[in-house]
Amino acid sequence: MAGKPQTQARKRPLQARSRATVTAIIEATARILRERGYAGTSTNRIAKVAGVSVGSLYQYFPGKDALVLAVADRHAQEMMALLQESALASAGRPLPQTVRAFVRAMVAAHDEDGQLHRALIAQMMHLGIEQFLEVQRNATAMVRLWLEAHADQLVVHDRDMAAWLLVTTVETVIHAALIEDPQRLHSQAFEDELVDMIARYLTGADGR
Amino acid sequence: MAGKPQTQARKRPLQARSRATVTAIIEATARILRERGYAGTSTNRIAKVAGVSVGSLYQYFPGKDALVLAVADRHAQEMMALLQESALASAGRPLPQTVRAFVRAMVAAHDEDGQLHRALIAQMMHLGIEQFLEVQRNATAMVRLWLEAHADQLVVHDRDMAAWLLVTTVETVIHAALIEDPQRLHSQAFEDELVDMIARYLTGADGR
DNA sequence: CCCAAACACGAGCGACCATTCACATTTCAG
DNA sequence: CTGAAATGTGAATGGTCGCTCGTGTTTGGG
Repeated sequence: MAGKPQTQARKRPLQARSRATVTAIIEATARILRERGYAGTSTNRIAKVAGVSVGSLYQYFPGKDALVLAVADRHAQEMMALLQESALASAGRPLPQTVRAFVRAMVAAHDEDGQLHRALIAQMMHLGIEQFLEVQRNATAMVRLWLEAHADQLVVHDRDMAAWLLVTTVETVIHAALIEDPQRLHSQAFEDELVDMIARYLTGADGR
Repeated sequence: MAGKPQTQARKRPLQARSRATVTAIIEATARILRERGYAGTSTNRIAKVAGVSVGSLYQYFPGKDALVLAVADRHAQEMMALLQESALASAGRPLPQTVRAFVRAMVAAHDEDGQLHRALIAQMMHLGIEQFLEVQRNATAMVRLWLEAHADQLVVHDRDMAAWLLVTTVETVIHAALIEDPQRLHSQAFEDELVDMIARYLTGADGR
């Protein structure tokens, strides 16, 4: 009987001092997650790296998982901001350019803090890191709307499935590249072939 | 300084009795991996489930990671067998049918023991489960050859990248579906859209 | 039948981990 | 200035884990 992990916040930092403590703890967690992965992350180590006592940690977080969640939350928000910014920038542009911009934005969003992202997605399978699924759901909804708006230029049959497939494909292919060989992310061939695949899927024509 | 985990075999089972012990241990490991994931898998628990003492376990395996590797090995071989069988079956068939057969074979290979596969891919990020990368490399090589052979019907620019992209896309999209909602794997729309995406990417034309 | 090798056993050791709690220090409203 | 609330401390507790080793049991060739 595995008890569900505690992930709800415990006490809120009120004074400036404690707010600094909390951010130090979250930053230390992110750093250890990057460097050692989830398994190598322990509350004692977090406290030590943050320059804080374990007791202080437990004042504000009910456990290890809550910390990972907090880090995931921050990271997910940063990613969403990047993606939305890019979406606005390419609004109204011709279709092939939009596809390319989308691919680039996704790559950039993952490249920003690839090490951390890698540690978090590995954990997403165990804890259900809801934040990431939400980023994905938001992205899918945006793509879904965009597909609707450009329906006249498109040849897809099932737009709901297509939106999910597009977002999932780009996301997971980037993950795979990140794990296998991060170098590949910045290869021109990688971007070109991915853009081609999506553009031809959507319109039947090249994306170049 | 994280010491590399021991993964090399320790002693070989010579008599029938010990061979039975070893398979019992591997099967117990697979079962616990399915039911509790990597984190919930401990050598003590494996021994208990296998109906064997911890000592016996350590006679044949140098540690937990070696066991996971052994399970991954068996699983990877089963997957490769399924994929190769399907590749032979669809040799010489027209292109759209081959694409569909490929997608179906990948889905089937992952559906065979989805729970176990899920636990293993989650771990692939921490240990570098070489077996899985090898399955993927083999599949990529096969696809690469196939692309070469059908180059006259295809419009891809970079065949190396295309082969990697195809295998990675199908593999990781299936993983995503497996995690988010296993039901989706058997949806007709899922298969159709995935086949369309690949077929149009390769030829510029529908896969139906 | 005999006995050395193969095999199996499981209590126990040391390491680490999450978490608590009794106590010390700092902050700030009144 | 004062004291109650907020914050910080870290030794200590109880648990789990990986793994070893002294010991007992089974096997099979001679």
